[in-house]
Amino acid sequence: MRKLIITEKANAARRISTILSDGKSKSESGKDVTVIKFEAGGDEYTVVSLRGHILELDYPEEYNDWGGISPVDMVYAEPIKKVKVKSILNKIGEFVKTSDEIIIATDFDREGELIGMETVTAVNADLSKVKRAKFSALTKGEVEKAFSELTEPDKKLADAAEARQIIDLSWGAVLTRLVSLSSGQVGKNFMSVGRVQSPTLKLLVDRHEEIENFVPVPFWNIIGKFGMLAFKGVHVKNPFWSKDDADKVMSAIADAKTGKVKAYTVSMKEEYRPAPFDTTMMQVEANKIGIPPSVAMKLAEDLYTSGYISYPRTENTEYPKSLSMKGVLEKLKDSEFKEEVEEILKQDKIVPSRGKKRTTDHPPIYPTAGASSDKMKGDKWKLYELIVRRFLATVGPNATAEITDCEIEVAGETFKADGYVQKDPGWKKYYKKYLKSAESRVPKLNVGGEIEIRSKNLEESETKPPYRYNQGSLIQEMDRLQLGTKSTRHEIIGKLFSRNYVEGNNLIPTASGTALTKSLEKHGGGITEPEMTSKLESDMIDISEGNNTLTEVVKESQNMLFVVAKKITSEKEQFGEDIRSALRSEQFIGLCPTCGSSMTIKKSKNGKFIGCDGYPECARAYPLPRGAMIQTTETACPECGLAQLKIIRKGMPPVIQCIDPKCKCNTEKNNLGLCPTCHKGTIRIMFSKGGRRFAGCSEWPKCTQTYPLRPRGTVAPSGDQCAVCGAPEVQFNGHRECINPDCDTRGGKTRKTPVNKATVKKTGTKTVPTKKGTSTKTKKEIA
DNA sequence: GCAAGGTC
Repeated sequence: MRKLIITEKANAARRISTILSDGKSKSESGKDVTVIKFEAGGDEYTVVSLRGHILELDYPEEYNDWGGISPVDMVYAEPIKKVKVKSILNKIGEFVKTSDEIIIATDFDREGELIGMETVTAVNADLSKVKRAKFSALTKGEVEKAFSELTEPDKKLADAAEARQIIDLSWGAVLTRLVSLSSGQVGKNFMSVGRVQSPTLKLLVDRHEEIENFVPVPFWNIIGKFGMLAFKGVHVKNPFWSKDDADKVMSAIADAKTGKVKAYTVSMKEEYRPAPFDTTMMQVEANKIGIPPSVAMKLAEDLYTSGYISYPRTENTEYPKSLSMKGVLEKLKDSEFKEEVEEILKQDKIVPSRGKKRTTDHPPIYPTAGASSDKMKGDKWKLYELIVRRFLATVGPNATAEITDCEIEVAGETFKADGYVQKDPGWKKYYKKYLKSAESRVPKLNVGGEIEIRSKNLEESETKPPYRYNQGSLIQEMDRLQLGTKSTRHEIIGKLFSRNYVEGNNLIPTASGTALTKSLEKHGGGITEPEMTSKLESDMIDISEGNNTLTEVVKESQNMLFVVAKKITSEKEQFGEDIRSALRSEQFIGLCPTCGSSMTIKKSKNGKFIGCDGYPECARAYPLPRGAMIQTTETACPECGLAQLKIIRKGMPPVIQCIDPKCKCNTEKNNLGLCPTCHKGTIRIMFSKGGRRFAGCSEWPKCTQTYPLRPRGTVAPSGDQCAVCGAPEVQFNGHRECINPDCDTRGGKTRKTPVNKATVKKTGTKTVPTKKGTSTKTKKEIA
C-alpha cells in the first residue's frame, strides 16, 4: 500500500519517519516543502510536513471595500479558505492522488485536528481513505502505538476549532471596521478589535485607572534594632493605621533600654525546586533579565531549530517519563556548565521537579545540546543559559534554610524578629543568577534572657498603588485568564504596541487605547471581557462532544454581533467622537504663540517633534525629549506660558516640564554649573537616545566633557564647584557630591562601572502584611 | 488595511 502521512511541522515529519523506518528514511525535502520517503512492513510511505495552518479564513474580495460595505452586512458574510502556502498544498494534492491511505499526524489537539482536516478537504481527498494518528509525544513508544491504532479523524473536534475561527473573524472584522470608520482612523492607522486583544488592553486600562485614582493611606510601623548585630524586630501590631496608637506604644517603650526574649525557635525549612519551564514561565523569567517575550520567542525558535533546546511552545510543566534526565545532563557536559552538571550527576538518584500544569502536547522546555558563550552570543546565549540553569535547578537537590522566630518583649510590648539564613543552597546554586537573596540574621538567644535595644523607630509610610503590568506579568495574567495561547500571547502584546494602544516599559495605555476600551465596554457586546473566551471555550467543548453544532454556535454568536453592530451603527457619530477626541488630545500640545494655530506632535524622518499646524507660514517647532514616554497635559508653564508635557522615564517619577528646552524653568534645573574643561559651556543634564541620563557640556561638539549620572535618584544643581577637581557639585538625593565619579572626593578610581540595565533590581519595597502593596517611604528617627 | 491560531 501507498501511505501518505501529513504532519504539522518539519521536525515531527523527521521524528516520525525515523521511528517508523528504523532510521532508514530518505529525505527529499525541497526548499519549501519537507518530504520524506521510506518503506516499512511492505508499505511505501511518503511523509509531508505542513507549516501549521496553511489555509486561512478570510472574506471574499468583494468585501475588501471598507467604505462601500456596511459592517452590519458583514456579520453573516460567509468566509472562505484562502491558501497561504501553495507549494505545500500542491505537493500534498499530488501525493493524495496516488495514495491508498492518508494519515493525519498533526498535533493531538483541537487546532491540530483542524489543520489536518482543512488540508485533506482542500485537496479533495477521498475522506474514506483518511485516518488519524494520535500521539502526545514524539517518542518511539507513542508513535508506534499511534500508527498501529489508527482512528477516524474527529470531525467534531475540527468543527470546534473552525467555529472559533469564524466567530473570531466576524467579531474582529465587524468591530474593527465599525471602530475605525466611526473614529476616522482608516488606512494604516486603523483601530483593531478582537476577542483576545481587547480584554488584554482592558487589563492595562483598568490597572492604569486604579493607579490614577489611588488614594494613599498613611500607616506607621514601629521597628526596633536589637543586640550586637542590631537585628531588626518589628512590633506585632504593625502596621498602625492610627498615629495616636503608634505614639502611645512609642511613649510606653521610650525609656526601655533592654528587652526580654520571650520566645526563640529555630527550624529548618526545605525550599522546593522550581517547576520545569513551560512557555509562559520561560517568557516571564526571560523578561526579568531584559529579554521581552517577543524577542524570547524569536530566540527560542532559533535555539530549537538549531538543536539546542526542545520545542519552545508548550504548556507542560512535567518531564515525560520517557525523557532521561541523565541523558540530558550527559549532553550538557559538553558546555561550560560541565562542573555543575557533574556535581548534579553525583546525586544517588535524579528525580526532577514537576509543576502543576500537565499536558501531553510537548515536554517542558529543556536543553538538548551543550553550547558555550564564546560561540553563542548576546541575548541568545542569555536565553540558552537561562534554559540550561532552569533545567539544572529542576534536577538539583532541594535547598534548605534556617528560620529563626523570636519574640522580644519591651515594656509590655511585643516585637517579632524573623531570621532567614540559607544553609544548603541546593538547586539555588545553579539558578542564583535569577534569584534575589534576602538573608537576615538573628543571633542565638536564650529565652528569658535580656537583650539590649539599639534603637526604636517609628516609620511613617503610606499604601502604594498596585504595580503596572510589564510584558512578563501581563503574559502571566493572560495565562491565568486563558486569554490567547502560549504561541500567540506575545504577538497580542505586540499588536497593542503597533496599534498605538499602549506604550512604555511598564505598560501604560494611551488616550486612544483608553477611549477605545471605554467605548467598547459600553457598546461592544462583551468583546472586552475575558468571559467571551471562556464562553467560546465551553461552546467548543460542546461541539466536540456532540452537544452542539458549529452552525448553531456560530449562528448564536453572530446574532449577538448583529445586535451590537446595529446599535453601534445607529450611534456611530457619538460612538466615534470619544475616540476622536482622545486621538486629538494625544497629539494636541497647545496654541502657537506666534500664529494662534494648534501645535501638535508631528513625525519626521528624524523622529517626533512639536510643530505648528500653520507650517509652512509659521515655522515654530520644539524638539521632544529623547528616550522618554511623553504625555500631553492641559497645563501651562508658569514661567513662559507655553504648554507643559508629562515626561515618564524608566526608574524615575514622572516630571511635568515646559515644551521649550530653553525656558528658564528647564535650564535652571538642568544647568549644573560651569564646564571645568572649556570654562565656556555649561554642564547640563541630558538624555541619551536610550533614555539614560548623563551630564554634558553645552559647547559640544567643541567641548566633549561628559559625566555619567547615577541612573536613579534626583539630581539638582548646588551652585558650587568641587574644591578638589573643579567640576560642578550637585545635590544627589538631598546630599552633596561632586559630579565627577573619578574625583578623589568620591573615592577616585575605585568607582564601580555603571550598573547594567538588565541587572538593575527594583528598589526595596517591603510589604506590610495586612494591606497589599504597601511600602516604607519616609523615616522618622525617634529614639 | 479587519481576528486568532498554527509554524519558520
